[in-house]
Amino acid sequence: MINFSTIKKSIVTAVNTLFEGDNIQDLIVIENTKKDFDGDLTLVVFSLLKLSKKSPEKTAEFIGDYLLENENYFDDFNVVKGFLNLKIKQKYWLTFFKGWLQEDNYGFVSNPSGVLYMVEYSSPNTNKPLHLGHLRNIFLGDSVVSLLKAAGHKVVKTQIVNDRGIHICKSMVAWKKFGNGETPMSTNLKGDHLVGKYYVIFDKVYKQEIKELIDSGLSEKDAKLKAPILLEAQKMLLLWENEDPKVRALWEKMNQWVYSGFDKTYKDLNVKFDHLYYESETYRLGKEVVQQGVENGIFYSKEDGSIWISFSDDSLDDKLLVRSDGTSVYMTQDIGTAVQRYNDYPNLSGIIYTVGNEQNHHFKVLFNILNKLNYSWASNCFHLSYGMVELPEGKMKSREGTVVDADELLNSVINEAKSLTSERGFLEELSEDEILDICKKIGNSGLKYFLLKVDPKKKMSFNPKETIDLSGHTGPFIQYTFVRIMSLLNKYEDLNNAFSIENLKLNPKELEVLKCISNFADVLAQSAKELSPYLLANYLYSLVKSYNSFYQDHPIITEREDSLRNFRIQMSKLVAEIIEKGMKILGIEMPERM
RNA sequence: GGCUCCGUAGUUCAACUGGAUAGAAUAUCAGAUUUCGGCUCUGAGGGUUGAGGGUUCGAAUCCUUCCGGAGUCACCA
Repeated sequence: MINFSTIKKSIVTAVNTLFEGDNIQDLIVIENTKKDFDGDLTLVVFSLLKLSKKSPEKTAEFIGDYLLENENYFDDFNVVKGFLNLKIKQKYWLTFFKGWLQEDNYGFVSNPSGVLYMVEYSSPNTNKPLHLGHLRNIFLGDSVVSLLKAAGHKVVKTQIVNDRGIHICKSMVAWKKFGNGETPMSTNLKGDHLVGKYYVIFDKVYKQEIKELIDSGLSEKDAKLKAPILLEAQKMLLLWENEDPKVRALWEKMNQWVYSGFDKTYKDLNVKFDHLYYESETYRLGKEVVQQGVENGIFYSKEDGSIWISFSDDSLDDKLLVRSDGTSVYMTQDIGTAVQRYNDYPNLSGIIYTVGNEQNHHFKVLFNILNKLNYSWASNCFHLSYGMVELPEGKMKSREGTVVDADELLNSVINEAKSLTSERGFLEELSEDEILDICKKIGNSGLKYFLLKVDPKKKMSFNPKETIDLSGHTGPFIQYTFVRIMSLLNKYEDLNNAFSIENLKLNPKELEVLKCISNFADVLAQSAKELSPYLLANYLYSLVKSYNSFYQDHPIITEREDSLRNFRIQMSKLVAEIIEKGMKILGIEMPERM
């Protein structure tokens, strides 16, 4: 079957025939022609000048003439500076199009790759509710999973529940001291929010105590170490690791509150995990591995009993692995978790850690340690690092109350969707539940698309005073186009009637849509390869734009000429299909109406 | 202070990884479509890509020096 790569190959062959030299194919750059120029494919000839020994223009014309004469694919070409713009015959565009229609799942990899990945994401601390930053993480991780699946891989979705550590003890201490037995039931608060409240209270008291100690003559540094409430939290952590029954009972109770709170949010976001790991269960394995490492001389211990690793050969500082009181740190449990994962899934081709870029250093050290421990899989661990979401005044800080709460934000976009849909009035005869369901899809889409359209590596900013846009370059805009196409197709019965390749005369806008469609498979593959959903998100928007532009100018089901109408209907159908499947990868569902 | 990353229309983001005249959205202004769903479409204005220097056919992208910002360097997670 003829497709793009056939055509690209023909160009490569031509260049190879025309010039002599080694590795000519490495010099060949073929791109999609930019919109402002006439053509479909562009060959950049600058790199070939040394071989052709001619000016850029002459080289381009030389190749163009040859292609026109010897290959059947091209109508015409033009040369601008060193760019050879080739125009593919319309007949071939239609041939491609027929090919796409025949594929079951155009753009997706149908043969399983046999590769299994684990993707870790979300992984919040269990001492406070989720905020906007977590949402970026969750959406990113979730869509990366779908992208990998679309590329034919298998994936285990996981999160590590950070359910132990000093931060949990802080909420516990504060609740014990000031909580008066409050529960989510008694306060009518979501569990994660209730626990978060006590985390904030802890911090307030802690700061107050520091202030008092400083006033009584202590240095700031000492005051921070000796504040009574902090000592209490530290004592509680020790009790916890020694499995003190009372502390464990309280810990389990409060964790349960948080989990049920998280569950509700996850449900609203339509996020599920295949396998959960709890730090409270993996930190022991971490300690064992570290002990083993000491015996094997990979780590060393100090006189006070603490255990360290030294990176004298690298530029990294020595890193603590177990505290002098025997309790484990973040790194210990991460080592244990990684080992546990490969015990559970020996065939993993890699673990992808979706964690913010503030932890770049942590993961560099972690992977380095795993490497030193001689795990063969250490080099397959990958930190999918993403930038922070910043507010106009800077970073979000949960202790200072400048966070954008996930639940609140989700609610506000859904409300925004409600007011939009009621203005429009297309949903009037639906029940309230149905309307709510649609508004959830729209609101979700606004929020998810907003966070996913940005390159994850970069930090992004969000102004809480402005609501999230639902028109323009947004998820709902894409949904709207989909809904409109569906409404159109529902009015027409024969969706699969034939059209003739020979007699059709495509207009520029139709051609533009076809070109856009042709890129889908490449974009999907690249998004998966680079773990970058934003490429797909931006692509879908450009597809929708070119389709809308076509839609504005040309009738579809009211077109009189049969062949043309059938073509347009099937093109619309394929566009809708790509939108739906593409958005699904981003975790965004299409409403039937809106 | 050391190391890492970032700086693009007023604002939020792109730019096919070194390619053509740096593009979208938003906001503002001007228009189109009385008919398949007006959340659509077409235009206008808006830029010394933080600044300077270098590399080359060609730089937002690579190198270098400044300026500005963020992160990290914890017996926090």
